[in-house]
Amino acid sequence: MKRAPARERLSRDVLAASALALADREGLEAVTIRRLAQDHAVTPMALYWHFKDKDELLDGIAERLFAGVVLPDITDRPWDTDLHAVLEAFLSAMRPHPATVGLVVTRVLQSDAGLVVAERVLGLLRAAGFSTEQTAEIAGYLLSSVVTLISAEPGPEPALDSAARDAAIRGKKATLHALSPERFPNVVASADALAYCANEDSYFNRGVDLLVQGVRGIRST
Amino acid sequence: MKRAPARERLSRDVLAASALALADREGLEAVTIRRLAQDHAVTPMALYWHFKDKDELLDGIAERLFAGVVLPDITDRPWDTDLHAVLEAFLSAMRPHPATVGLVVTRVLQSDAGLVVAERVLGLLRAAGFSTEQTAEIAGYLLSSVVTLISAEPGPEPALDSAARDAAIRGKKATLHALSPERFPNVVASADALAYCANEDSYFNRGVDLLVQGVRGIRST
DNA sequence: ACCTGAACACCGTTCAAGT
DNA sequence: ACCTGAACACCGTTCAAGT
Repeated sequence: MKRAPARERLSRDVLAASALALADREGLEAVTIRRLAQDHAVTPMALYWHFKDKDELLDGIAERLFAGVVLPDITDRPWDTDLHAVLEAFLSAMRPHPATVGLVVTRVLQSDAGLVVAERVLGLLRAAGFSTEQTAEIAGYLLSSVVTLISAEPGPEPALDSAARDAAIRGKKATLHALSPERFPNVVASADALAYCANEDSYFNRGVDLLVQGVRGIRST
Repeated sequence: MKRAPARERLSRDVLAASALALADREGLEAVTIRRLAQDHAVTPMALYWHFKDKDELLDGIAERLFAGVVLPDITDRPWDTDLHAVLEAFLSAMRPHPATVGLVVTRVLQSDAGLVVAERVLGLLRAAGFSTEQTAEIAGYLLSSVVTLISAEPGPEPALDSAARDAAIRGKKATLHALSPERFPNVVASADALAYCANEDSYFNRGVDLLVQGVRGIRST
């Protein structure tokens, strides 16, 4: 239960940063106006000077997530290679923050750093030949899907100590294996992989691949 | 503010159903133990007889969503045609309930109806030649992505009266058009489509297509 | 088996006031 | 400009008790 230095000067940035750190440690439910105030040895109402309401605090967290994206350079390779690289860059920035990743979906176009990412994806899709409408729909969907990749990863959510995690995984496996093999043969066959993702990197690679290949696929339709 | 008949007999099913209806009308934040109790003219604590805690109530909502999926018959057409049909069926069941759709992602394997859907998707992927591990990862991801398609649809969330919706859309468009065309040329070019989805059906079709094509793509890698 | 009453430990937020 | 104090209207949940 490490807390921020007792009397660091407050500001949007400092507060958003420590809110993000708190979410990473204890989950998004732990991020509370009152808790955050307490961690900074200040009254809850003090935060309302820096944020209009809690939603603005969450905006601040999302902004930091977007700011963590380091976009790869644009190359002269085919558009889908570049698209893959951008999505991977986005994924890498989000992966360390599974608890808060859901915040970004609705906020891409509301933060400057988010707009930069969106602009890049839109540009690549335009280069691939999609219309402005298609481009808009696909770009938003791609970014959201990368987020989904993270939040849908099999296995219990982090922010648990590893002992509790292991127990949860074993329980999950047991439940799935106990299902009727007549009704759910494939669930039973895939039980272990459904309960826990053994190789995260290959899971994420496959996911990004699926998306990029999907875009290629609908382009030639 | 229509409420359930004053003294219908309480039960898990009745409560979950009216919780879902409430969420559809006023959003998931409106679904509260106390509010639900009030709508049924009963004490909040009465609900704890039927549900261990609020999470179980949400499980009940998710269960109803899965139960609404009408799976298409298995055909002798190629696996990807069938996969497309299953995803569409899933999508159709979820679309009427955008506010609650986020509940299903973590609950597919916890409800009987959810398992039936998962089993079907797993089966089709196995038929396509994927390993049990790949099948597990992809199946979960596909279902989550369909959910994402709904929650990432451009435009303000429903549960607003149409006047407020229109105003929100106009505001969004204005903000995007006001951006620097040097920094964000493609965002500005796609502004209208980013603010509002003009054709929902084609948006959803393209999304499901992208996923199925994506699966085809990574199969031949 | 099914529901109530009272209480507890939390939330976000407003408003007036202090320095 | 930045923060406090007191108060309000909410939450989920426990526990003992009623029928």
